[in-house]
Amino acid sequence: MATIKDVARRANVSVTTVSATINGTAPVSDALKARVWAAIREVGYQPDPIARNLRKGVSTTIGLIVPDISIPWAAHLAKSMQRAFSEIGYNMLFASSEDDPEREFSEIEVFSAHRVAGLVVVPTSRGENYSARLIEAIHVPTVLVDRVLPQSHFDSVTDDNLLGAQMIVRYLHKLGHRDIAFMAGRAGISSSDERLAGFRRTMDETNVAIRDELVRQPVYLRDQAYATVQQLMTMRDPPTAIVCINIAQLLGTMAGLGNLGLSAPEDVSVISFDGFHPAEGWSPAITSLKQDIATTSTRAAELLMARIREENQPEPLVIRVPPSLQIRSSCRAVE
Amino acid sequence: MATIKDVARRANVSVTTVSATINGTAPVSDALKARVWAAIREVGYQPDPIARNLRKGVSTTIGLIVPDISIPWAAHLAKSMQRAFSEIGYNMLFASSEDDPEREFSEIEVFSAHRVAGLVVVPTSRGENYSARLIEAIHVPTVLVDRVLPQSHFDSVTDDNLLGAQMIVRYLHKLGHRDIAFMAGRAGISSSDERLAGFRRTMDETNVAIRDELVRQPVYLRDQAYATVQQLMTMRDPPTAIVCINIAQLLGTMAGLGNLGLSAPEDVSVISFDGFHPAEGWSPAITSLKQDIATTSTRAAELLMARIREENQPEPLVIRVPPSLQIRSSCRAVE
DNA sequence: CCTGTTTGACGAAACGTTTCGCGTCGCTAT
DNA sequence: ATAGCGACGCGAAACGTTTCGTCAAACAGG
Repeated sequence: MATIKDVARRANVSVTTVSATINGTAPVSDALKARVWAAIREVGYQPDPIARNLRKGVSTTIGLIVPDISIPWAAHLAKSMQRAFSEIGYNMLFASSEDDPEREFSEIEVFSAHRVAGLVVVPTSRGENYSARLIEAIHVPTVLVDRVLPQSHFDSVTDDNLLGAQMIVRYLHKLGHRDIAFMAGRAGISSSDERLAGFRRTMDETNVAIRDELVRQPVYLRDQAYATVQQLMTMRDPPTAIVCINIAQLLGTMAGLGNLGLSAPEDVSVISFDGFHPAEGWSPAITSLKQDIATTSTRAAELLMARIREENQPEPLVIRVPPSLQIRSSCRAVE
Repeated sequence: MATIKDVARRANVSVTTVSATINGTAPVSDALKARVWAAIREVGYQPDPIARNLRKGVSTTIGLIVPDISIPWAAHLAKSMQRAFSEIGYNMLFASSEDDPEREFSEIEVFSAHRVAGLVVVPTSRGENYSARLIEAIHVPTVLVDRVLPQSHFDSVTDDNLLGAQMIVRYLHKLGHRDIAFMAGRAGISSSDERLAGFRRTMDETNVAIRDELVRQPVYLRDQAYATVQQLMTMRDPPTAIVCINIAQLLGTMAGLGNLGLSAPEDVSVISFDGFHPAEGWSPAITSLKQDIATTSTRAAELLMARIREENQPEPLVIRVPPSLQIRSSCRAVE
């Protein structure tokens, strides 16, 4: 590999001058600039990111930490993120926390040691003093995605869950549903909390009393949803509609219904917050909110880059990206 | 951050000795070793991976390049890979080639500049002289996944596609199917070529003549499959079974059938090589091969680490991981 | 004409490691 | 005894950059 020294020798200048022309950090006469650029091209010089990294104390790499990349939502996020950053010359270190805060903090530490320029984190939001631990662990520009923290210390981008819940409840209400079951996630995870809060609020607004026994929490993994839906549907007075919060729940719900010999929308309407599931060609096609991942990624990248570049740090921002309701065939009207 | 110098000062030894105790690269007396380790703990020293990287010329990072992380198969691969490598202290740079060889080569270059210890690549396998270009571009231990190259210069891990095709054809044959449609991918992509070859071979073995008009190639994207399946099913003498090679095809096929008002398995049996799709709870539940991604990742990681560590480089190995047939309800017996 | 400022270029230090080569010590074999 | 050798430990160079401080020349204002 050609080094900066080779360029200097070739252009008959000092390495300082070469560095200055490349980075524009110091004035260089046009004549020399031309010679240097020519020399760079001739020897095929590419700056060594590692050496630069060591000297400057910061790299041109972004760290991405998600709970589980095999969740379609996260995979799409990773794809959009990687594209957004690679366009501006950054590359991406990647890790899964597997929803384990210890792993998460350990990955944060590793990434920090590698001097990432910034971090994109879908926080696990678990464990004691999580927020404080996170603040203490992170000393890099960071943007949180999907799950936000109370009185966040970090920039965040997340779905507009209150709006989403409103769309879902109003839609079901319009179809005549009153006995609506809601599968919430773990309490303390903002996306779940917000969706549940939005559900409650909109139910209130539409003057429908919530039947507490239909609100199940926490239902996080597929198997829990599988069990829960069967409990729900074997009640004396089962719900006419079920709201799922994410794809794991949706998969479990559908399997559970199948196991009872029930199907949607004939026996019960099913609707989901998570739009990443089979649509056309399978039945039922699930009516669901579609997250706007492209926008989420773009906003997150923008926020992060602003943090990385800015000297004067503004207050942490929380951006909420509105979802859209995709009406398909898993919900039917009831009398 | 504590540096190695701080440790040296604290333990009252030279930095050389500290380095030697940490890396075991030179003999150090037990007394000193103890002092050094104590000092390390006391000052909370963590070696700087960047500096080490610069000096040694190689990092402890693996680069992963896949065509599209949002494909469930790739997402699961990324997850398994990341886990496998993080367990042995490696971390992972990640990029999508978006099935564009130029992007792919550019990412290879970037990763090389970052001095990755090794590369895991799902090659795009496109473009002129692809194989030669790849060999020229890569100067790092590398393992190819899913798609292998003719007379490979690299270690490779891939599904046992011949076996998979055999399982599929025999299963369909047992159900009485003779008019079997096959959607192949782009020619030149080993996974597609092998699956098609296996299909032909097993059809031969079972003494069924292949109807050429039922073998469609290339059908790569979802929309192509959507169109193709409709052509197939509106033929005078339509197939009784359709074999899909990947999930994009399967999604297109299902949507196309839906558009014709047809469904599986009533109107036609559908079977797929790609096991990452909805199963329970939706209908139809697709009978398909399940790829063994965990094994694939493990083997790939093993091969790569062997390359990274070994001085004496053995011949490139091609490992084929057998899939398993998951029989569900998308195929039915015919007369 | 002198002083002060700006422009352009450079040598050398610094970033935090690993590694090369050398020196010292104590031991063994002549 | 002494040469030779292995085990230990150390100083300094090296990895490829960026940046600090210095300096010469050119140019401005009085």
